[in-house]
Amino acid sequence: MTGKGASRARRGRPRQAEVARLAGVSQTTVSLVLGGNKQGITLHEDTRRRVLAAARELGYVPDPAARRLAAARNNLLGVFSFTATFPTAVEHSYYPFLVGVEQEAAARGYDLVLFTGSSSGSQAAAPGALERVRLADGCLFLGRHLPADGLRRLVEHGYPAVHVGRHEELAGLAWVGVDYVAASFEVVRHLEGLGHRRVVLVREDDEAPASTDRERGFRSGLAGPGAGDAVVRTADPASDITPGWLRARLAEGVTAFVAEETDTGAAWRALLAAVDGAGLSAPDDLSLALLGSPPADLAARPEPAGFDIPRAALGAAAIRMLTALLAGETADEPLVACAFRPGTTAGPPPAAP
Amino acid sequence: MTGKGASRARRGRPRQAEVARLAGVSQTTVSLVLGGNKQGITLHEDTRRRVLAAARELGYVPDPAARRLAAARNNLLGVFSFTATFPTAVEHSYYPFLVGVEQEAAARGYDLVLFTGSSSGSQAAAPGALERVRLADGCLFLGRHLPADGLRRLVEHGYPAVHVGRHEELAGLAWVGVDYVAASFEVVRHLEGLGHRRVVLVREDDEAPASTDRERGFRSGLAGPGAGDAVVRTADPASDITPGWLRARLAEGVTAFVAEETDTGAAWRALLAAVDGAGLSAPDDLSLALLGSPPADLAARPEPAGFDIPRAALGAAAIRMLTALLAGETADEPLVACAFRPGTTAGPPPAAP
DNA sequence: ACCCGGAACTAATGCGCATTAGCAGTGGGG
DNA sequence: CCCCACTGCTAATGCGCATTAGTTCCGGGT
Repeated sequence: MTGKGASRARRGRPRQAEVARLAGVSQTTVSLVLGGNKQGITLHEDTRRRVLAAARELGYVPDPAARRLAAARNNLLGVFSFTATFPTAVEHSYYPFLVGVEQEAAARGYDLVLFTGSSSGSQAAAPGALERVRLADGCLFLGRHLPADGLRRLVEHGYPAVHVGRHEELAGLAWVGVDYVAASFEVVRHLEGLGHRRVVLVREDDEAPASTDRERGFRSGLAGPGAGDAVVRTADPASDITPGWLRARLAEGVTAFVAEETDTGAAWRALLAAVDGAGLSAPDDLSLALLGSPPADLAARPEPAGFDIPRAALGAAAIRMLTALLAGETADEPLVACAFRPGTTAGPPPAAP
Repeated sequence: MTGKGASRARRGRPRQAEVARLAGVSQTTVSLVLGGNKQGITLHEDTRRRVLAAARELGYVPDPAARRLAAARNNLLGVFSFTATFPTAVEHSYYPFLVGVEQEAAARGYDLVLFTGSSSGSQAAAPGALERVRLADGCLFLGRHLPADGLRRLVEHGYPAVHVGRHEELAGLAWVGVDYVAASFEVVRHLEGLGHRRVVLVREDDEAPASTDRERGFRSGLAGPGAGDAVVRTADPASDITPGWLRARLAEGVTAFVAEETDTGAAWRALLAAVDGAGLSAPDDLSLALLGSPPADLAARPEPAGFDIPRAALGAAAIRMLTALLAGETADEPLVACAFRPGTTAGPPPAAP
């Protein structure tokens, strides 16, 4: 039974047939005119105008479902998140991304569908929840832990999908990502350019591509030896990165410390605390860098050397990639570059005692 | 011409007809079984099982477009903004709202369409840009300066629309809003409870309902006389609200100052500056309150007495209102209440000299 | 006078599904 | 022995649109 609300909503929603009646033509003609007449059928200019006028007068808007069913497209791009679409915890990083998505989509004449997919816990695992995205012409997928099966099915069926974040496991899934490798490389090079010869990276214990990419860039930026123990991986930075630990590294000749950025910023936080606790300060006693942007609550602290993630650009790139897929074009460059940030926490190493 | 993507997407996807063939039944039966058979047609249990098995074997998933076409609704709610959908300037106030919208929509089984309507300048004024919202079953409208004509048309056609923000001009347009009147009333009462007898409101020169409502609440909260000049309206708080002005008020016996919250926070900013400039401090020399939340960059300052706008709750209320309209129910309460915030800027008035 | 070709449309069809009307079979009551 | 109610299913239809295969009208050529 059709819901009462639905029928209300539909009443007054004009169809092509009504436009046709008002314009004194057939539904076919209306479809032709409004659809751009790609089949090149000759239509009188007056007719065209009459149809257009009638459509405007009635406020006609095509039904996306019908359009889709008739095997066309509906100018809708989807955004599907495997966490809440609007996560509350990472608002500061998520919002700019959406800004980029919206602007690029608008510029290309697409509207956005936000699939409230997995936000409501219970429905999350519902098989077929993913399939709803087919309403849109193509879809962006966000989140680290994607249901591989569902996504694979979509991709295999040729559905245009773009994952936000590097993703090589699922062959055929297009993705866009941040070039953490190059950005991290650049930070290390900057430090070495300042004269640092031994640099340590503190990273959390996470296998996300965003983490491993940073480490890769870090390592490839290291010139000298000692790269073997240049990376410290810890599940609990707060208790592992202590003033004592810091002093020991300094004693070994390490002069610069680099922290990975994560949602929590734990590594950076621990590093700052250790420096404070040891009674030292950057950039005089040692240099610090952050592979990303500092958490919002640390905005008052001195600006860390490092790089900024161009989140809006990432969103725009994702949309560009998706529309390229839709157009059947070959894919763009999937990586967006970060902006190097000199900051105030890195300088030349202190003169040897 | 059918897009390549669309046809590719379709190839290989099983339909009900194929499931039916495999199960040895009709398409109707498949639809009945998979659709839950809400019409109560008697079906043999074996048949049901065969259909289910066949569907599983083929990996059948219903086509949402077809489903929605047949059901005459598409489970889509729109969000249309007369500024960019994701404004960059007021992110801190906008994001929480969207969080509420999303959660409530998800809970009710709706997806969201963000109309990139007026964000891309050029398209903004396009007549009929508004009509695109008809794509969704109903729509939220945000922004102060709405194109009344377009909206009226939608409303007259019976299109379910909800404006976010009080809006009485356009009859028939449903709205949800923040109860600034009650919240402001409460703030004034709090101040009077502390002993303040003369209180002044500093507001910007704006006729927005959000402003007039605050003033209304403020005035109705005032107990004593002198309410006539208790409200100062200024187009340029920074130059009107000076230390000198402040001293003059104090000399008149005013002991508490209340600022309206706006996007810029100019009134509050000016008030703080005047207090500083006069070498005074709250709550010792005078009491301050803010009818809203402080701007983000003033987060480090002492927490103002006042109230917090429950933005997420507002978003949720908007969706509830909209779904109520869709269901043909009578409208909910349109006002959401604010949370009183004692803050640290208000205390008893100083003892008379 | 007749045919032909282009201009300007329209009728008919199908997309995949939900829904409604209806049809065969079966057993029981009158 | 006929009618009826009931069980268990299917044919037919329509949602709103895009597309394909026509159809009608008209002026020129021969």
